Amino acid sequence: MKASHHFQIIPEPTIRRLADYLHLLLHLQQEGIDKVSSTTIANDLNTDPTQVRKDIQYTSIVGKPKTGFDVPGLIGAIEECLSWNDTNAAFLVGVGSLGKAILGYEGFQKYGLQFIDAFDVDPDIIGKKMYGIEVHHLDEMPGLVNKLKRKIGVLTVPAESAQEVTDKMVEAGIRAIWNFAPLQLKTPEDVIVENIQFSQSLAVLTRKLSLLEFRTS
Amino acid sequence: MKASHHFQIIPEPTIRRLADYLHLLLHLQQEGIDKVSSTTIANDLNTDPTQVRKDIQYTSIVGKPKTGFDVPGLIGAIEECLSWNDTNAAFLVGVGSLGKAILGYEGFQKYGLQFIDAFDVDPDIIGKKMYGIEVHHLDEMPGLVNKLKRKIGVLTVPAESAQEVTDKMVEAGIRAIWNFAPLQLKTPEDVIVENIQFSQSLAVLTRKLSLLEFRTS
DNA sequence: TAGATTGTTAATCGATTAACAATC
DNA sequence: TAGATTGTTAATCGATTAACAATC
Repeated sequence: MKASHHFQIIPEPTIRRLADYLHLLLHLQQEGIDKVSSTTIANDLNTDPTQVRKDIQYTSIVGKPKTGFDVPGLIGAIEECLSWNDTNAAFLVGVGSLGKAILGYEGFQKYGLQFIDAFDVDPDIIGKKMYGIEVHHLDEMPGLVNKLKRKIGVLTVPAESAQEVTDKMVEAGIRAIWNFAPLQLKTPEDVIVENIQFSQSLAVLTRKLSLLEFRTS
Repeated sequence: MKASHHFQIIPEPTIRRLADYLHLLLHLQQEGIDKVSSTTIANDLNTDPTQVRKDIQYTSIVGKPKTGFDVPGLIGAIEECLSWNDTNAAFLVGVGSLGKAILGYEGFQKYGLQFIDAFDVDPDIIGKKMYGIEVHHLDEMPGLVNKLKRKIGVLTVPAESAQEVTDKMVEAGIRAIWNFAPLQLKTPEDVIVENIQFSQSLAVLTRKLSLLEFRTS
């Protein structure tokens, strides 16, 4: 298997930072810069050059002393690590305000994510198009999921119906769920779930703010 | 200082999990359950009982062998840890589709977050109300920020203007920024920034999916 | 009492950081 | 060449997990 080195284990913190590096690198590329040092990346992202180099090691890209790393090369390598080089077709379930915001966010195309279909149960929006994506009834999901090569579903339904909808997604053959509902989904082991928990992030913010206010009071 | 024990350092992973525990506990409370064991919590959240107990230690709540922990007591203690017991008044900058989704999400009230004002530069929406919150011109921000006791700003503007708007927020006296724009903001050290990076989360998802597909192919 | 569950210490694990030789 | 930057090993740090006595 030729490409097997792409499938070594990369620590999750590294994966997250690689996504950040990619943002910066795309920005540098736009400005016509094609060499970058670990120090430059570290300064911009408020981290450490050693960590940047360690992270980059996982991409198999090597730099040149005194020169740094090749920007286009690094972009390509990171995109490959994250599987963003190929388009990730996806569908979205739950066309509420958050669902609409996600469908309409052009930024996801940079991450190789492309929405094919959307699903809901509200008769008022079924059959309409949101940002060019047609909204189908949830019941049509099983038939339409098979169109997708890589079966990614984005879940933006209210917490109350999240588990029920998840079960339907799993049954329809979905392999990965990007979950925006504020609860832990129950799924078979071979289905990947990645949560966006706004509350976790807000908790960190408010806790830090209290500590800051305490220290400066 | 009586309350100083509330300001011990709590590891960030613990803070994030406490937010998850709180979700579950509120759910249990709704169902009239008022005692819970670390095992029950761990099972529901797919984690380890020992870790749950360790996390709970930071809240100063003690349990009873054979019985577990008192649900209302634990809820109160976690809310205090996260500073969610008091209302966190906040304002939002950037009333695009994501901004609207956040303003309209009732769930944030459970986290003590309440939006007071919103800001934008689009004349079409300035003066209008979104979910009961009035949208002002960005220039009015400095005067209105002073109304807030704890100065939290939620940033949902496009990446291109994010740094510029951040500078204005800092100048207006904001102490904490919840950043939804996909870049690292530059701020003074005493301003807290917490990022929601959708791309980081998606990176983890697509990477895991590739590994799974590789293993099962 | 017996058994389940807590609280806490010690061991393990993994990620970050420091140090420094190799390289351009 | 001198100096900056990479690549990599070793040390440190902190979080998770295991073990088990104390308690109800």
